Amino acid sequence: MTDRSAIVTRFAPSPTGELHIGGARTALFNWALARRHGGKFILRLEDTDRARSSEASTRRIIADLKWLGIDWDEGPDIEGDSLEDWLKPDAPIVKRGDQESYFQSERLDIYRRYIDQLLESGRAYKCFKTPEELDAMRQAARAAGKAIAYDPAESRSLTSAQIAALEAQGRPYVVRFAMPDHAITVRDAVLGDVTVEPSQLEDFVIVKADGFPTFHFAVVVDDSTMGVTHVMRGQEHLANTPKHIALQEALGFDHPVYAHIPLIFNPDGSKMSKRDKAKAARAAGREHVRSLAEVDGWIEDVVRDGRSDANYMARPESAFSEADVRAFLDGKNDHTHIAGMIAFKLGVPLPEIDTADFRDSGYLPHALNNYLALLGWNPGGDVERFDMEFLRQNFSIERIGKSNAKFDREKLLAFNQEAIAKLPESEFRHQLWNVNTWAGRSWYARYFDGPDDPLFIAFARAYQPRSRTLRDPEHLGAFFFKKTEDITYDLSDKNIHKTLLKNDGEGKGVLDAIRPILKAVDPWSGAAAQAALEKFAETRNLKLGAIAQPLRIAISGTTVTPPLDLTLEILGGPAVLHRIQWCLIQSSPPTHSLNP
RNA sequence: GCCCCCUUCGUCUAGAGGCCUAGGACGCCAGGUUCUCAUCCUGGUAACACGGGUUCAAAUCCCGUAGGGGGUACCA
Repeated sequence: MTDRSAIVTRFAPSPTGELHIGGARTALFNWALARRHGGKFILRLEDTDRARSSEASTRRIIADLKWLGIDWDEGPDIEGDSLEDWLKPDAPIVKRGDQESYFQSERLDIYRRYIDQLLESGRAYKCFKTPEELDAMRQAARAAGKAIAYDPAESRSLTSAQIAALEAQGRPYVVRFAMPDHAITVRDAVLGDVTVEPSQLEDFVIVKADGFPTFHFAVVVDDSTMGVTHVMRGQEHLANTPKHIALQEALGFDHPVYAHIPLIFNPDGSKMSKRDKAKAARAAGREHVRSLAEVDGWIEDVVRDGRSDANYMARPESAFSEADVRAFLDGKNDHTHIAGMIAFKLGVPLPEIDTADFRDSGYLPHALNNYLALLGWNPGGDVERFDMEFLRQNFSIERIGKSNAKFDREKLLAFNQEAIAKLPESEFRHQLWNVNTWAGRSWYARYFDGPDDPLFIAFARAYQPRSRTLRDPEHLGAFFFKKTEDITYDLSDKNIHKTLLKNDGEGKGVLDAIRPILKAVDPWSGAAAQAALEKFAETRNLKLGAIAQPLRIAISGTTVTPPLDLTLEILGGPAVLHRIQWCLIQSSPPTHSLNP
């Protein structure tokens, strides 16, 4: 026996793609509400669109939710402890809960029963209109300034004999629900009462010609049969809610509490959509292709890499052809995986839109959840930084806002940086290693023996306080991974020029002077090297900065590195000495002075 | 077109008639600490969309205008 007072919420995505970041927030809110009240949270897959739904998408949605730290009491699930487990293509999808299924495509017999009930009571009827006829009706209605395009009179006046005859002919039909002729009020827990007049209410399709229920019908039946008490969803569903309420009345169902939450947009006000990713990848792709003599070869590469098992983007259902890539570059399709592959090959960042994008970009689930929760909800007071446990204890519908929000990556980045800084050292190290691998950039493995290699420990320690994402160290520390001969010294850079060549090459003089000092450090360690340098500075009556900055430039080619001791530690004595020598050669001043 | 929703610093927001000379966070600017960067600390910048009401008193209530968003599918 279920407790009738307990709150039951659900998250019901369509497995037609990735888990959109907005969907993640909806899931988070529903999860938090259920947890806050000791209720139940259900995951249900709305896969009534047979053409666009896929199992692979289901798997990724499940994995993404689990990665975020969201758990559910009923619905499909994948067992395991890590993202790798959840993303294994052959990991079994298990079912939790008493329902026959939590996939709408497997609940057809349930819908059938209620459809029959509606058909028998006359609250629904078969409609044999062709899509063309309906289009004409819509145009006519618009021309006449009427809100309702569909005139049910003709369909409803069909006799059962006529219907039987049409069915015998094999004429396709849909089932429409007969909307009541009274106004319907949505009692929204966030927006308040919203009343829609009957003149705006149109008979709508509940069974498609392919025999599948529409979203509107399935959602109402499922929410009722699953005992859902609170429906929290995006505001784009508000206008559809009267349909659902009417259906509930006709079926004798209770009405759940509705709470429509504000939408999330890009900073420029546009929708956050996968097209943003396609646009960015296309721009980069076109730019690159322009510089290529042999375009075919490059496209072949993209396709081959896209299929390579070694690549994280490779997914069976995402295989694409060379023609697809060409079409993509021409703007004829927006395939996410082609965008991903192009970006990967070119090393360009794509805007994060889906949950997995944020993961691949090095965001921590904790920071993401925290930021997401603040988009449309806040705990009041000046509290802004909190964890899942806090949400579990404090989330409430009352504090959900009404207005749409713009997604501010700067603020997310700030949250992420704080979260990274607070991570225990070893946790950060392992996450850093993992993300690098997930993102298909396993090149840490080329320089370090593993996440527990002492040099990688030093590397992680160097970058933990200065990483906004787990991907930052790859870029900030790129100089570590270069061959000495690939390091360049840009003397047109004011700082570099000044540090090395000012006062008749003072910086270079320092570099030359510290070579024997560093050479003598044995055994090599960052701390020992720095101590030697400090001692040297003292004898020369110099500040450490006067030595550190030329050295920093010599060993990195840049003016920014982690603290000297860590940098020297990671690089190692031989590389340091080699780079100093290289710098002295490469930074020879021009024959005539730059400063007249 | 029609219907519905929304409107406080650049952004996310606090604010439920006097506590508001409007608070916090991110960003930005300035200063301090520091071997660079980042961190950290200090200070600063910046908003009640507009116009009418109601009231002793309005960011808070009402009406209108403008702007933004959503819906109007055999997609969810």
